Amino acid sequence: METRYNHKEIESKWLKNWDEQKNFKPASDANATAKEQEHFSIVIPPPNVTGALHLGHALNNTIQDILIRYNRKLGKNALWIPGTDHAGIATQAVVEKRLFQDEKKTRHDLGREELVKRIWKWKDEYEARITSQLKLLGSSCDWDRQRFTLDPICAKAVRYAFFNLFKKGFIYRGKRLVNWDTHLHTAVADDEIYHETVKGHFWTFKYPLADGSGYIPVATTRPETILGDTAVAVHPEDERYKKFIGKTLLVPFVNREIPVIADAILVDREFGTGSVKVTPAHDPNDYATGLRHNLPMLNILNEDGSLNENAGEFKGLKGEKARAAVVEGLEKSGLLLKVEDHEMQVGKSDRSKTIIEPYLSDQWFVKMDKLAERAMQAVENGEVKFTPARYAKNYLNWLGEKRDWCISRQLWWGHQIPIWHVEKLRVESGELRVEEILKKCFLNRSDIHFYQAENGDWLVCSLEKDLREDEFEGLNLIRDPDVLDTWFSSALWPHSTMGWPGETEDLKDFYPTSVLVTARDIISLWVARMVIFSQENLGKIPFDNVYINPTILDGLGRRMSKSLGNGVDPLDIIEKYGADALRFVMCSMCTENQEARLPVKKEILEDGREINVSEKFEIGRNFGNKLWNAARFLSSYIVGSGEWGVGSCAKLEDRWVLSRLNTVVRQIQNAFENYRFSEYAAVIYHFVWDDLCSRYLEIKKGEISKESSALLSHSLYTVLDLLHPIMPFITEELNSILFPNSQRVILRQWPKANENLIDAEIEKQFEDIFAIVEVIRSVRGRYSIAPSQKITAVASTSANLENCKNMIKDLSGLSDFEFGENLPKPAFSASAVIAGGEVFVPLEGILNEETEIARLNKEVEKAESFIISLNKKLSNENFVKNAPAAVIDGERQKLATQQDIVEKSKAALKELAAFP
RNA sequence: GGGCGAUUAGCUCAGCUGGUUCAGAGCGUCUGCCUUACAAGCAGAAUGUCAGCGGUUCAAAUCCGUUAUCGCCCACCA
Repeated sequence: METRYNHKEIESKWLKNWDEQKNFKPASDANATAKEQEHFSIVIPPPNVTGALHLGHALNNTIQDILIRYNRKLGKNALWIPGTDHAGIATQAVVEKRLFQDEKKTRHDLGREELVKRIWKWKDEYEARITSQLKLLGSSCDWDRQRFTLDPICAKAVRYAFFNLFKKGFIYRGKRLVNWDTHLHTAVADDEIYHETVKGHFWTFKYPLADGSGYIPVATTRPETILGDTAVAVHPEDERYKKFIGKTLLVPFVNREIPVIADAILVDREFGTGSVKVTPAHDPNDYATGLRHNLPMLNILNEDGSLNENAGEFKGLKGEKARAAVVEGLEKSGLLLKVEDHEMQVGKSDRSKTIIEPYLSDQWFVKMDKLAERAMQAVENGEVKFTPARYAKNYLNWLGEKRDWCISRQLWWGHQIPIWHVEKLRVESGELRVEEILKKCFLNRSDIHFYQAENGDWLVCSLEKDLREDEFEGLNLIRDPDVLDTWFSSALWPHSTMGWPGETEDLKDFYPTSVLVTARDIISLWVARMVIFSQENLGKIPFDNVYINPTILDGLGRRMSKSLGNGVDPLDIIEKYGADALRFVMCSMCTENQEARLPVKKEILEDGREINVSEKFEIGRNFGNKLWNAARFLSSYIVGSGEWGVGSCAKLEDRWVLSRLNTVVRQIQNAFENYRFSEYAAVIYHFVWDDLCSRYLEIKKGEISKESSALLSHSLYTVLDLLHPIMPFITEELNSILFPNSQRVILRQWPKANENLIDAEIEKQFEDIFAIVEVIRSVRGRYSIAPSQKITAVASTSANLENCKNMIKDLSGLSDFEFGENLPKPAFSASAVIAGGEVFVPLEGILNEETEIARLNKEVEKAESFIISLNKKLSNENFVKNAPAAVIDGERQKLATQQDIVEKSKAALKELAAFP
């Protein structure tokens, strides 16, 4: 074995080996009886094929793999399904951007078919990359079950889900105000918008009365929308404007007549002029007002955001130009009253970074009220549990709004909506006739459903078959060109991946899944919708638990992003520190906190490439190396299989290490049960490093007896099991070296805590004795005595240390160690108080009185101030009366200990003073 | 505006049911060591108004209120 752990070869070796041995597959695939086992299943939050994985993915997938490996070792039938998401708008946007950069072409130059072909190519490339990254991380997914949200299996689920919702009336089509991306020409969701504060203006202008008798002053930040105004609203109680209510105004430039209306909801009397222009087709509040007052909704924009024919002379102008032209026009016609600077929020599209326009268009929606209600219940009644629990609120708040979900996107990349519009052109005699024809065609077909939309259009939904334009005589069927919001297929993910709507073995064996591991920013977008669709499609919840992993930020508390250049590439970290190191640090970062900071620094590689790294990963690498070297040392002493029977051990340290080991097993189990991953990492880290290496191994290494070998072997063997979920590669490798005849770690049984071996008394006793070692070491440190230089020590204590004498000698570098009750202090000794006694280290010729006096004084000072507070507490009648007896006893004991320290230290001080 | 969270050592963070883990870990710093598993290491050391204020309690880093600062989510800003 090399003196340093070299992760590279070992990682690729085990990746190959596990894969060849099919170790990532659930037990039930090979063995029918395994179906009876308790299942444990996870479906991966599918990474978007927009790009490579980042550190957030590394964290998310590390946690999933830890859970899968742990439960697999618990003997459960464990399945982790991997896959990727087509990510609709996001992927189309990156490919379109690339297309423009490389070829100066737009999607319209290519056409739908060719563009989609290009996106598939992109998808293939990135899916392969993501898969390879997941593998390098050590993710033990069943790769044979890998899915893609746009693959035929998922597509079938989408068709069935859509058809079902359509048939039940949960899906409707209507003209609604949506967020319109004028660059990508599609509706986008509220959450695909970010807001930017920009410096704009607040223009106040005259809205002239139609009868020429005056005007109402109105202020706006978006003067170009004047052209789409269909009313001006004032507050019904506003004395200034009351008289105008019901009168008619003329829209400047286009001279349309519009009413003055009274609306207490829209109008804030105190704000601006106290009068509001109403543009129902281009503002959400105005839209609502329009509905309240039954106002016309006048669309003044084209799909690309330019003004349309309704804008009259301004037709064709877009954005700032349109605004400037309108302002100029107002000024020229003497209508402009005032211009003020005004800061405002502008919504921009996540994908195109261009301004979002509220835009009235025909879209598809899912009616949310009933569906949301049921999904809320699943969390309220504890069927679905969130960890940390507070995130349930997030979920409930969002669902509580029950806003209908706009599921249509005017894109080319995605699941095309399985709806065919009935073109009326070939129909001879009106609406009734269409309905009759439809009924005639589809009467006995359970796979077709149709209805008439709000606008009178007939819509036909087909479950499986794509309908031809001339499929039925007398009908002309045109497929709806829209695709579904990417979250529609994501919402089906837990069951679509398992083959729903088929009644598959996987659904029987593994559904509902055990836990969903995800980030908090998609609780509403994704988690809630999965619950809804699962309940609707299967009548079951999709997962029992939701674990929300923290968000990784850089050292300054910022999100990692390409534009900031602060992102850490997991592959760089795997390359430099190893996957195990990366995983260990990811696991350590999973505390209850919602954020985890990772200080990032630049590093230039030998090949000149600059990468971002973080010192934090050294912890993981160093830990692996520590374990590696402990194993290397023990490799020649390993005896037996690593199992521990009921060996009798007389020695304190042996009983201690067994107790510690079993305590650790228990602690880790507890950590898993509560999703406390950082605690898991910390517990195993300190057991290996401090208990096993710094203490037990150091005690034993001088002379390793057969019995010790067996116990050391057992400890290490168990550590390999306990650490495997976090650091699978090194543990599997060490196991193959040290215990070549044992079953591989990935598969073998997780250790059980033997409660009989846990002995708090022994652990305490050991700590007391180890304190002697620490006291002597501290003296050595104080006088810079080289480890090679032997010294002697005396312990005045009633404890019988015969059993531990050699251990104390070895660990403290003593040539001689004497102990006994009331032993006198040797001359020129440094002294220190321990539990139930005192330790003396004779240092003739080395001892410095001043150093000792200073140290002892400090001890006394500390103890005395502690005594004051203890006395205060103990003399408090209420404390003695109310506190539990054990606590009072504890305080009394503390007091005695502190008094002992003071007494002994003072005696030592006195003596030092006597020997100048 | 509504909701959630954070503030503990120079840095990154633990600290769960209030008291026997109660002020901790890792990194960094300082001192001494290449002691035959490990210098990616060993031994020792220094460092804190637990954000401020108030309250509850016999007892508060921990519970409550409040202020400040920072962050996130949701809604909205003619």
